[in-house]
Amino acid sequence: MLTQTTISPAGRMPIGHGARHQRPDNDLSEANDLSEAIEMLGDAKSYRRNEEIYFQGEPTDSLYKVISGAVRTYKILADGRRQIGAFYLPGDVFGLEARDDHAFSAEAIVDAKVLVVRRSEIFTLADRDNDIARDLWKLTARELQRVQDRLLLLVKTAQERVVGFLLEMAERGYAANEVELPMSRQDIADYLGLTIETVSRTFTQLTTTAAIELPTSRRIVLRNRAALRRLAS
Amino acid sequence: MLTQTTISPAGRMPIGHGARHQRPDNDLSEANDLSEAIEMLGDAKSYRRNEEIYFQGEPTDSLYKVISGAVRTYKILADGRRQIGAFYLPGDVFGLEARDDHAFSAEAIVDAKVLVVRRSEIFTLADRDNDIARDLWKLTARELQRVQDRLLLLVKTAQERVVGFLLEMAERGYAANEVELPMSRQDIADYLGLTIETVSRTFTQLTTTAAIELPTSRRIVLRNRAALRRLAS
DNA sequence: CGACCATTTGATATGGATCAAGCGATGTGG
DNA sequence: CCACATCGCTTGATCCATATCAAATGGTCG
Repeated sequence: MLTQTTISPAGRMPIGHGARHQRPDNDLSEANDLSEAIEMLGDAKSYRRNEEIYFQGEPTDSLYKVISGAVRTYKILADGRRQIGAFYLPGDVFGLEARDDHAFSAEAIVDAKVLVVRRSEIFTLADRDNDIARDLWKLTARELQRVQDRLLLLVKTAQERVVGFLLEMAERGYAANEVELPMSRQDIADYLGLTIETVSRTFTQLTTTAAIELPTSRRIVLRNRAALRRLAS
Repeated sequence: MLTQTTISPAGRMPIGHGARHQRPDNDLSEANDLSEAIEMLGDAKSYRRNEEIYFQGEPTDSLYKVISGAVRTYKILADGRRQIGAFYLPGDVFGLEARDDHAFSAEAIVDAKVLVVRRSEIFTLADRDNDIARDLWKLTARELQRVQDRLLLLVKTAQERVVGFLLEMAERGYAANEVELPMSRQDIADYLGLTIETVSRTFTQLTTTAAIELPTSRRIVLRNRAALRRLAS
């Protein structure tokens, strides 16, 4: 990569420091100990746009944290259609799959930098450090939460799905009312279980009703958050 | 309850026995230490058909294990529709939600017996016993897996969803080729994001093509597993 | 037997898919 | 620097799977 931000290189993580600070059981906002461990132990890798990170069926042996860019996980169904599992943005951890083999493939949506760490290393840490173990659980629980939220999206109308997606992206992004989408219309369609045409039409319609603005096809300004939340039902 | 099978009552769980036996990282088939802990610590409670176990929005402070009967979790959407989150059968653990408050409600589908244990007790155990901590993670990961599988179902056709549901129930049940459904057509419809009419019509159609047999509306015989798997795409 | 509820079956409507074409931005070769 | 190919997106016309509305059937319990 050209502009490689130096990532703190691998090194032994101080472990067994016990429960240093109080945290409520269910604070999902951060999973810092694990995240720090990945920063310490992880190897920085760069992937080019559309480059494969791992493939459906391969053994699940690493954890990943996005540093820059964006990643999608996806699955090719028997009929050839593609279903996107999730989008991961900078700061997100992915690769936490339940089975021994990846149920989904992962690839870079745009040029991306990712930290990679072996699961076995994390599991060893977790056995010694309760904070890490709890983070591991939290991260999985958070992922579960996201998938459940999406499940609710998938039974709604096309407009509700698209609006729900936009609000989700806006919440995850930095800027409050502006979203820079790294993914194509096709990606969005495969994420929401719709066709590219329906996604496009919905965007146009939202523009017509002044709920959003589309300076470019990948940049979306949320004009009327309240109206959007109403449309998300 | 009338036929109350005696459940081993609460009692202190031996802890800190460390990693007694080897298990692969990803063995999701069992989570025995945690399951046993719930057996030891849990209070047996009985719920009647349609009785509320916990309600959407209430604090998430317990874990549950189904002893007999069946449980559904569900959510009432803004437009009044009901989405079912999951069905839990004997042996299943539920209540592992990510947030402080329940995103879903839970109720008994038929008369059910359930073990209830405080999450805080489990978390305390998990802090001392790595096996419990790992089980907690595994159980959450398994739940994640199930939800992801269902996500894939929800983007398919009505027939594929219904067949997928039947195969799932058959795998989880005891008898290989026969399923006794504890839930109504409406429950199934709300689980699959379909209408009750579509579910019913699909069942009739599967009967017509001799893929299944319907001795009663709640009892389903899988006549042709291979054909069903093909229909599930 | 009669009331009630779950399920099935029938007729019609519709949201989103599919098929098809046009448009705009980006990049390439002459 | 312009002509043109390519790719991602939008727009239009039609079709179809499933929802919706409506009614009949069947099973269960007092």
